[in-house]
Amino acid sequence: MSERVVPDGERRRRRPTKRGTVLSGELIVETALRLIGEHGAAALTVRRLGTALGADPSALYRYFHDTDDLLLAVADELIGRTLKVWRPTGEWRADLRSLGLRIHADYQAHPQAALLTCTRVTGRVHEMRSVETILGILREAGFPDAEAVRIYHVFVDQALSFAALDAAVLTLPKESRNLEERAWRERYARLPADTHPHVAATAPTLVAEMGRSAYPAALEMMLAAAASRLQHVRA
Amino acid sequence: MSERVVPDGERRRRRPTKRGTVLSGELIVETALRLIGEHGAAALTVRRLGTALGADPSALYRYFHDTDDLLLAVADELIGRTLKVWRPTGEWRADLRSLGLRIHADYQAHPQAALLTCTRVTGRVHEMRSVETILGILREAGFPDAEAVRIYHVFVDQALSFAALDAAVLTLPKESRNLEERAWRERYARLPADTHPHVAATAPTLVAEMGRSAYPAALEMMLAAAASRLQHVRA
DNA sequence: GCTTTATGACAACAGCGTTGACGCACCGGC
DNA sequence: GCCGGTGCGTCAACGCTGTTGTCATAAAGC
Repeated sequence: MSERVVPDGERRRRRPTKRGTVLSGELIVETALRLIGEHGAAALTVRRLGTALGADPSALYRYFHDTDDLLLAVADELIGRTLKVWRPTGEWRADLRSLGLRIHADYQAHPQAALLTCTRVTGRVHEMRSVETILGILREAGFPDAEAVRIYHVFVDQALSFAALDAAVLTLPKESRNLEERAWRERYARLPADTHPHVAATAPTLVAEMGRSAYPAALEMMLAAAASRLQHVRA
Repeated sequence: MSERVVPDGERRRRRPTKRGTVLSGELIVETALRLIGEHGAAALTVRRLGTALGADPSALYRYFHDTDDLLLAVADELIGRTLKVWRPTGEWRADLRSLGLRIHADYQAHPQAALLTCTRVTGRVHEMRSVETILGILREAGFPDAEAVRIYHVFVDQALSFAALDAAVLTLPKESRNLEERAWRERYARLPADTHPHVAATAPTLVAEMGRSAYPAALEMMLAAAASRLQHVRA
């Protein structure tokens, strides 16, 4: 087998499927995103994607080397959409906050793709533009280069890794997610005070807190630390 | 089917396998961890685990309801091993720092397992002890309950998510890791200053920074923010 | 030593990603 | 407007996965 996948630009014949649809990389990625959004992350399998497209599953392999390749394309589409919507205000702290929250939110809407993006460093156009953007925010805010670079690194990895963590929870089947919630509610809330005094003392707060993402709080702490560093630099 | 799994304590008959091994939940978890460490996370399947144990794969279902249940047990074992080594000093900031770095390091020593398990709430003994420990550090440091709980959440999720992120890089095949890193360096180093001025201005620093984990810096910023909150509370 | 029953073994099922072979129908050239 | 080469959709199959119903057997308790 020489090479099954034909690069997107060099495609010549557009042969319609038995059920009439005309395939394309774009259409496949869109359909994949739709499938994830409608029926959950677990619904994205090659076979189901094939039938959703009205094509034989194996036809997808004319467009992507394997599932991994396909999911990377989906992830890239996600990055593009995220950056497209975001608008800077000029105030560094507000901008980083809104960008971080937007990345986190967009990725959680498509958990499966989020998991892959964090694993792979793609180095595509959108990614490089985001690096430039974030670095620009920090340097123009007055951070020295070394500091700006370090804060950029923390910001990006924090956003991505939390997105992946929270997305991973969403990719779990419903049953185990329910199990987790119940684990917190029943197990932790009922720990005896003599063996686990701190858990017992804070149980209600703890259960409520663990039910949501820690990212907003983590982002806020990180921004606060950065602001404090900036004051230090300016003084 | 009433209930296939017998709780660990109530097990009475220890019938050896056809190939002579005597099964137990403990042995299964240990073997799972060994498998993951030796052959990667993808190598952990029920069937392979069965043959590694010298037993029929279906025998595992006498000990765990399903793969998910097994994975939770593996996760808890990892937490336990980490906590076993760590020693507190009594100074909250130093303790959280050392514990965070240790979690991060331990999980990176088992990258495959970290990826599989860092997102799960196990509700098992080791995990509950770790919650108690960290909450104790914060509350005894003087954080109010609500604050302690929130900081605990940020601390734990940040340690785990960064560990997973950094572990993911380690699990990539060597070839693609090298190729991607080099391509990445060359791309960023050669970005023209007119389109990407900020990247161009910081290129060397940027490349150096991106080569290592952002977790230590992230942890330090988080601790600084927490310390600042504590001062605020005490005043 | 007999009965009970826990538990390991076996076989089967549905679903998965992936690929080699095949042939239809589209395109460029005439 | 037809013809040939081939791009690409289809089919069938492979080997893998998790899981479960059924059965047999060895260990435990008497």
